[in-house]
Amino acid sequence: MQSAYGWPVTERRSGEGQPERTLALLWRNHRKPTADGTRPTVLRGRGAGRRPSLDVNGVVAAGIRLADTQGLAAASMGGVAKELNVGTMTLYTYVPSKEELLDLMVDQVLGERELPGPGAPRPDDWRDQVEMYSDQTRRMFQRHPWLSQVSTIRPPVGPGMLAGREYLLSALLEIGLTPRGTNLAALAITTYVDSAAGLEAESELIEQSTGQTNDAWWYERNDLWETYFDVDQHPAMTTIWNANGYQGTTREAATESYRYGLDRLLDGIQATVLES
Amino acid sequence: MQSAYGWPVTERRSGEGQPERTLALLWRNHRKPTADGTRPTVLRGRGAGRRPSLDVNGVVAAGIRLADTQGLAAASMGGVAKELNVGTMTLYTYVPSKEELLDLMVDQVLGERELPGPGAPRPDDWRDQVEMYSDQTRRMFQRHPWLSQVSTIRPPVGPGMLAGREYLLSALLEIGLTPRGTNLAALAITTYVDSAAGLEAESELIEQSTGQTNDAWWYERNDLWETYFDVDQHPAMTTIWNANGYQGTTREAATESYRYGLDRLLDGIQATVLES
DNA sequence: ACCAATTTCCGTAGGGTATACGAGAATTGT
DNA sequence: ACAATTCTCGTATACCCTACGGAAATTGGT
Repeated sequence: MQSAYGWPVTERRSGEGQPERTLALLWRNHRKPTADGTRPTVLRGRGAGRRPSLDVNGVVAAGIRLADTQGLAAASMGGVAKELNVGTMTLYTYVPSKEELLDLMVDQVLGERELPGPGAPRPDDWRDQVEMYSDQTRRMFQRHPWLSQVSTIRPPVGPGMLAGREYLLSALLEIGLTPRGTNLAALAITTYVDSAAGLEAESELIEQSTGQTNDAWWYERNDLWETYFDVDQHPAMTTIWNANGYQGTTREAATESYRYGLDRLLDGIQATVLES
Repeated sequence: MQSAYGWPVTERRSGEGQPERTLALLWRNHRKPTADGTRPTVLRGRGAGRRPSLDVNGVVAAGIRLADTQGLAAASMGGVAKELNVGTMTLYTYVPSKEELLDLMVDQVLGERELPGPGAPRPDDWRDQVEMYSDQTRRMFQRHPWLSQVSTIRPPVGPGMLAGREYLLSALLEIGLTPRGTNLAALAITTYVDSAAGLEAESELIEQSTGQTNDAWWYERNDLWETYFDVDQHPAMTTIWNANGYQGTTREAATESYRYGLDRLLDGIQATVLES
């Protein structure tokens, strides 16, 4: 009755009730060394039974590939199965549910950020270290814009997610905040970086999937200004408009505001240290 | 052939191609005064034809009610129709598609924030004004947690959305940034506030819909620390853990980090003004 | 060589979603 | 009474996830 990875086939349903299995999947490539120094490996296809034709990594990779090229909706169970030339239900041998598959996809791409681990060389200044986190995260969102559509409230607790948190915390630890302050600063930074980078990526995703630039989208709504916009009700917007405060493309504004906000946030964090 | 609001029944499909109709719906209650001072109203049920049994406001309100109480998924076309005791397809007389309905729902709740308009009394300090924006937005997310699941990249260009932008810009205008700088600061603030408030609300939403607190969720994953977590790979997390940097509930940490990040961001913005 | 045990593979069925189409019902003015 | 108009909504199509259960493949034991 023990199937791949040691779980009964009959209990393959939703991971909500089975955190252990989800963890085992997330950490499938990162087992800790045991007491005798060997890394335990989870073997498939040993013993009796039909040989598996796929493996988890392959399923996850196919999901990411589809989501990257055709959007998150294309990474449906049916879509992934077709991509791998198997029946839809075959996937459930490798992954308990769609939800788990998504978790695995997310942790995979989180882990692909090139962030130096403990002991590895890194920029001297803490701000440059945070900058590196921001850059890598931004690139991740650009490569995988579907990430912006995934809730991160209960993130996949896997190696990729933990590595990112570890790196950011280590960058902030050295500047002399309290332990709790370090944690707060890290949360504030990830909130800003993840959402701003996500918005930027989502913006490009929508431009590509609709074949219409955001500027064209706005232009289509020109009626707004002529027919509905009431200048008396919106003096500040009017002032900024007249002073060319909205110059440049939507994309340029997004990139510029991303930098601006991150710099101001780091300024504010830095100031709390200098005061003491 | 002219149906409600003056659009042919046969062209009731997706709003992507019909920005004019979407705008007309969004601004249905906010027509500008015309030259002769009267506000044009869009009348339904005048002339020949069967009397309408619903109106747009009612459909939107039903959608919001369902999403508030049973989650965004419950605000399906079928769900809203059942709530209103009509057939599913009847809704398409009032709203061109699910997408438009969602836009209308979003702009409605954006507009329910109590933000003083131009000329109305408001706090003296610009930071208190921004604070007010943050408070109102946070409450909005708490009342309507489903908002966090809606993309804001191409927002509904309606009265609610514009009123919020106008208020925030007016608060920032007085502190002496350049017009472009004002716009950048506003974008950075909305990025942070919207996403942090959204995360907070989403967190509570998930607790309620799953019946499991986030702390319980983490507790279920205790295996992580025993079985998979490698201290050598995560020294910073370990340090903060040992120094009790993670004390308190998940919710407390979220609330505290929200305040912390907003304050630091405003500190940073304020500093750019003082320098010059 | 055969068979039981084991595991993977996957077709079918059921319940969910949005919405195109077109027929029928209701109301007005002529 | 009847044409014109507008609203109502059943049906059909095409997706989605996944529970169930039986067929196929492979092993080790005899």
